[in-house]
Amino acid sequence: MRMKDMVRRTGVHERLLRYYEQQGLLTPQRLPSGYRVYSESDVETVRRIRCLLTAGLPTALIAQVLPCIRTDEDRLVATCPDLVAQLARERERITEAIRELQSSASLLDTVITAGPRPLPQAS
DNA sequence: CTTCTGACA
DNA sequence: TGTCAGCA
Repeated sequence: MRMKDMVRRTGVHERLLRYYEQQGLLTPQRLPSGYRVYSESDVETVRRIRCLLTAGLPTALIAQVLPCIRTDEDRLVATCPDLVAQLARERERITEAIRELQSSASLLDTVITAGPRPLPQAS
């Protein structure tokens, strides 16, 4: 299928499909005309990409993950051992990101709770 | 008319 | 990531 159908099948904007390809996440075949030809597996790949993206993984890592992943019972499962280790590290980064966000939230809370306090006017 | 690449008031 | 231009 070509671009138009792929957009309809995946619900992903044409612009994004090209972007994923630039990032090496998708490699559709090409017609001699240069037109992209997507396969059924590409549709699945896009679903995975969106899943991984919403999980917060950087596109660079997703590029490595895609070839080492399988879909089982509508669940993503790793087929490479080293991949699991790398994802575990990513998981740690997320945990750390949450800590920092909570720190920011707390800081804002103190300011919000204090409420507005005009500076005392100098006489 | 559809898709492609490259670029950015 | 939208969007527009200029091609094929």
